[in-house]
Amino acid sequence: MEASGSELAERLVALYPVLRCLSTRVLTELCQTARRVQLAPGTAVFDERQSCPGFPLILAGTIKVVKSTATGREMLLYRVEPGDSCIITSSCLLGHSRYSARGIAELPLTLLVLPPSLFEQLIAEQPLFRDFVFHLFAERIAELMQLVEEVAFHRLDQRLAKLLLARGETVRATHQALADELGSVREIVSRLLKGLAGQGLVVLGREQISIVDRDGLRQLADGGR
Amino acid sequence: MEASGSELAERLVALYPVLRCLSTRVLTELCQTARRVQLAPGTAVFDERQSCPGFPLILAGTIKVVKSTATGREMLLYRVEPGDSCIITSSCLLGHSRYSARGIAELPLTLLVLPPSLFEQLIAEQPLFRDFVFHLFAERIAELMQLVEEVAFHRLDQRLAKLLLARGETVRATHQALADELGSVREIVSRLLKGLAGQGLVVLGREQISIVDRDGLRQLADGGR
DNA sequence: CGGCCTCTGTGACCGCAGTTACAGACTCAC
DNA sequence: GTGAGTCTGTAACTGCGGTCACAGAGGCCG
Repeated sequence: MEASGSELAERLVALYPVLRCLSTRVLTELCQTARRVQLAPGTAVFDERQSCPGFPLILAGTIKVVKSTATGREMLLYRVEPGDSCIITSSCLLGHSRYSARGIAELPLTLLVLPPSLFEQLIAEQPLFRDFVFHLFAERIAELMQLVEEVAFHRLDQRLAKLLLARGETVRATHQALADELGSVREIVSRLLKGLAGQGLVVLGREQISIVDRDGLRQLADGGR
Repeated sequence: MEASGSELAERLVALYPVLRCLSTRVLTELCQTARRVQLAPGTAVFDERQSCPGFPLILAGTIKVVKSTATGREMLLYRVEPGDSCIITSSCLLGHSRYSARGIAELPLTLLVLPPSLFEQLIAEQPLFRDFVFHLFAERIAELMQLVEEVAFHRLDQRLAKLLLARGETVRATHQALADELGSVREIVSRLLKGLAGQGLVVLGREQISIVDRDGLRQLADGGR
């Protein structure tokens, strides 16, 4: 059930408008030389201290990039969605270094992996593509700095509140999953959620948290007691 | 006491070998169009939510890039030395976004600030310069990810040990300064240092910590109890 | 229905880090 | 030398977050 070359090109351009700057010839070539990879949820996309096989464009699914400890705790650094790209990978490619975190497929994941040579060529020849990549870098760096600040200075209930707010009206996730994003453990998340429920900010259900007082939650997230 | 153009060019190339890839014509032009800035220790080089005046090359001194809180606590994100460049700035320039942290001059600081247009031109036309900038990005991202992990998962005594190890044989700094790097407070650093001294790992003096058992300290830093 | 597995709730306990509030020690300027 | 300012030590207390050890509760499957 492989999409034809031109179908693929269309999907690609829809997700990555920047690729519109390529001539159809280059784009076709890209689609042909790039390796297509499918991964089941939960499988590792890349691992710490590994070197890097190419530049991935995400067609479907997401990658969560995490640090984890020997004791099994885990912490989300960021999430890569279709349309942006795994900047850690570009950083490895361009910096000729190794991964410094793990990437894990979250939904069924489809990638198009550009070989390094092609990636370098695009960077060199396509100003818009280059801009696109730089943009990603800039965002990630800002995000990471923000994350450092939050982990260093904010209480866990604030960070939890913020996380919930970012997830829309009702959040479908286990407490364990939330803990893994925050770098904490299940029991604490349960305890804090109970606290939030007690304040009438959320309503809890199995694998589900419904936000009922968005403003209150935001106030908490912003450091208001 | 202004250095002549060619003297400046020499200093620049000595610190930034990558600039060797420029023709002397371009290099001279660079020296002429770039703005030279001198700042006293402690003054702000840039501030959060500010936008960005250009790409700085550091001729002398260092910049510490920090996040700080309303309550006066402070945390070092990284330090910029002559030879590397303030990547947060490039990220602002290239991502057309704003600073997300503060930069503070540490020693008497001398910068050469390239106007954005010139910077973009170098990025576009000079593959080696581009590579250089990408390299910086890659390193910073890896460093920041590492920092997140440490703040999230490591105890303060471990992080303190690591910090001391990175500073050579004897560290000249106040406890407050160390606390500011770690995102902690003076009393805790004092307490922990006393602990380290008690274990025979360091010897304390006024504004000075001498490492006497490097291996022991490393063991502590690596998570060994 | 019964058994298994995952998810959640909860209480007791602990330790690290931060806060508050001092006191003493050292340095430097006058 | 005297006093101001900075740096350090330190004790008492607090609270957050983590650990341990369970007990239910809901879902899924045979």
